[in-house]
Amino acid sequence: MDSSVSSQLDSSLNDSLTDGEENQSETSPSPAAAAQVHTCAVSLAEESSGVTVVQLPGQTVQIQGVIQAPQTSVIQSPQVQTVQIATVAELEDDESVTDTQKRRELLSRRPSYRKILNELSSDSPAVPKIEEEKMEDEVPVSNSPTVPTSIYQTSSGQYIAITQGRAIQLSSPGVPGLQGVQNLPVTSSPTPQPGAAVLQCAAQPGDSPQQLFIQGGQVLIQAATGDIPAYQLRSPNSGLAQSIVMAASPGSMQSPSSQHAEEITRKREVRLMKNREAARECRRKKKEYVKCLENRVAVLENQNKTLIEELKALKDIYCHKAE
DNA sequence: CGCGATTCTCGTCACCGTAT
DNA sequence: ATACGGTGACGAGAATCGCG
Repeated sequence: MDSSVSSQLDSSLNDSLTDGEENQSETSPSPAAAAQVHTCAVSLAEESSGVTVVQLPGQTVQIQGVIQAPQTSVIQSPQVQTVQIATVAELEDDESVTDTQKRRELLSRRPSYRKILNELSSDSPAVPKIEEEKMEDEVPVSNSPTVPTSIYQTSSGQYIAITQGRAIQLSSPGVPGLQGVQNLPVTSSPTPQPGAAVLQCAAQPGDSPQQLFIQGGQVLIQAATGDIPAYQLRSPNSGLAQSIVMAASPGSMQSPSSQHAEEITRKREVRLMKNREAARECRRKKKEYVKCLENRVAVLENQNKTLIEELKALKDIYCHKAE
């Protein structure tokens, strides 16, 4: 299914619904689509952005054009009129899109999950908003922004980024729980906390090593003397120092060309690291979004059921009166 | 238990929209 | 114009499932 099909369904839907008194619209539902009997006052309008506004009694539902597979639900009042409503549903496994290019074009036009969800939530307070960059599991760092200024790599593949705010970011690609970068708070405590690691560094040769304590961290980075700042990683438990790999270091004494190459490499590493994080975050939001959609489906199905029952009761009353 | 199929997860790339 | 973030697509590897 692609957008053309779904928009076609949408427009036929609009026709059938805005015509109001008209009888059945003949949009043929896909065989797989489950027909749902549904009777209620519904009005639909498709906005230019692909947002379909569904007016339910006492509720307005905005359905954004996500990956849409037209799942027709038939509003059907036996003997009176048959109206078909195409509702949207997430396109799942049965998607038969072979033209990836088309799909890509379609998908790339979608706004972000956060946007979609927030739009939804503005309509119905039941839908939780995706919070703006507020990671509850993230340890608060200092007030200053955490723009990485130096990135170092350990022999085990772990990345350490020391940011301008003197926060330390640990990126451990293989750790599932921490999922990559950890932001470690840097305290000014003169004594290390039990289990805390110590970061020592000498920004300039000859400087006395700076000690930074990392709460809950597992590393000790210690500056060495000499022109090139050297760092050691130590686990507080084992006390074993990992070998040192300097992916890039401030003030290294290399030729300009190799410096440039290193700069490029460093930039690439930073970009990849950020992108990795972004992908992680994106997936998290996507999951949240899908969960919300599923909740909405449940709610709407419930509503549907209630309305059907209500209609049935009203019909009964009407029939009795007519007799 | 072994093996193939399916699903899940993650990293990377490419692209787009937005901010500066 | 450029940098940057968000996100879909894609591929690889891990995990899980189902079957003989």
